[in-house]
Amino acid sequence: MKMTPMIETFVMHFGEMGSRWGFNRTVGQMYALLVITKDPISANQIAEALSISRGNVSMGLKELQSWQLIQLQHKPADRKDYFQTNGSIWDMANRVFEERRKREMDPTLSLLRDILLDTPANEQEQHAQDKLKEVHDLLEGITKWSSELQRLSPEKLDTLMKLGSGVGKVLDMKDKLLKRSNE
Amino acid sequence: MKMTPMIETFVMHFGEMGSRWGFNRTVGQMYALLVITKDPISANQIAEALSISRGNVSMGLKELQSWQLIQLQHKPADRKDYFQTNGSIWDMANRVFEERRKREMDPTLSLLRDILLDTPANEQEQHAQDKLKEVHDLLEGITKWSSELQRLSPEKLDTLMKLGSGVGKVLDMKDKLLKRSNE
DNA sequence: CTGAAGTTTCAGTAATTATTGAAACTTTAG
DNA sequence: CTAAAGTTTCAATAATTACTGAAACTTCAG
Repeated sequence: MKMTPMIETFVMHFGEMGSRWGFNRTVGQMYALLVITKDPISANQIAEALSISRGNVSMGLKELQSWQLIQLQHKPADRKDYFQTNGSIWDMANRVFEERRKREMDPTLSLLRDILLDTPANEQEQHAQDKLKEVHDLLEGITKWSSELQRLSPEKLDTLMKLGSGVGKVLDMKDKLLKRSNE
Repeated sequence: MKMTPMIETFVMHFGEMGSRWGFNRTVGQMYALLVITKDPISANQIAEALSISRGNVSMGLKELQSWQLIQLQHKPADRKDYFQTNGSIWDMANRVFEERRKREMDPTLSLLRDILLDTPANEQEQHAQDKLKEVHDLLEGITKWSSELQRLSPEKLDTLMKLGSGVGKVLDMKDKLLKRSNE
């Protein structure tokens, strides 16, 4: 597994971005390598290509599997494990969004729900609770909406994305349509 | 500035989540404190309430200002700087999305554009480029779409969010409407 | 059943990132 | 203009997070 300069550039960059995307550098590199490699590759090949320790690769693969971003493959007459990316690029994006929502929103949402059950002790706490309610509603809105979006078929999602600012127009049409059907 | 247990719980939690949201612990705590505090407060009050160093507060305030999440206020006959949160909760969410897009997508998008200009040297690189194109298109799609969404008025955004899975239905209606107007 | 090949775990260490606090700088009341 | 009050910077240090590599474990061909 030698990487061409082009591939190396991409893999290294993905590593650097990894931490911003919610996983660490080596996990990012590993995933990038799997994305651009056609055939399934073994943990040893990954370790060799990226010059990282075998143990680290094993940990990283476990994490990528838990995110359901990669899949285990077996070759006939070979008991080694081979890996390849799982699903389309769209699936990948969905998984990443989902996982990040779990880490970044769910814990806060749950804490806010608890706090909002308390009775405010004074004016200061009353004001604080009002603000917290706003934050709560925002997070809940985003959470619900994003899970609705994930439920849409890829085609509809694609339509929606391509619509861009046209979304505004469609919303206007919706109002007209509803009015018409009520008449 | 003493914090009640309720407020402290929230502030500390926001600190812990901070790193997942793109800023560090103390910046998260500071922002949380500013969100739930009604009147503008000074840097010293923040340092005292959170038991963090004055220098750290100064850095954090600078960062929050660069995100446009807080605003400087002056009190008459007082040359101290006071701070308070800037804009609605919605504005806050927009700023955070915007800032994260800059950090998390723009650099990758720009790298991918560059790589895609290269001529693939062999079959392996050809396959890699095909994959990179997919990633590029996805990121570009998300980027464009999210900036379109930000351009929508808060009311329309709200409608869109409340629509939830109804989005699918509206898309169907759109098709019908277009058909009808073509007839 | 044995051992060779492969995989996983984890304690120790390295690398990175956040925080402090003291010194330098800025502002303005008097 | 001076000095007191406030603010900012940044080198040193602490805290956190990632990575290595050796040892323990697992699997299966022969």
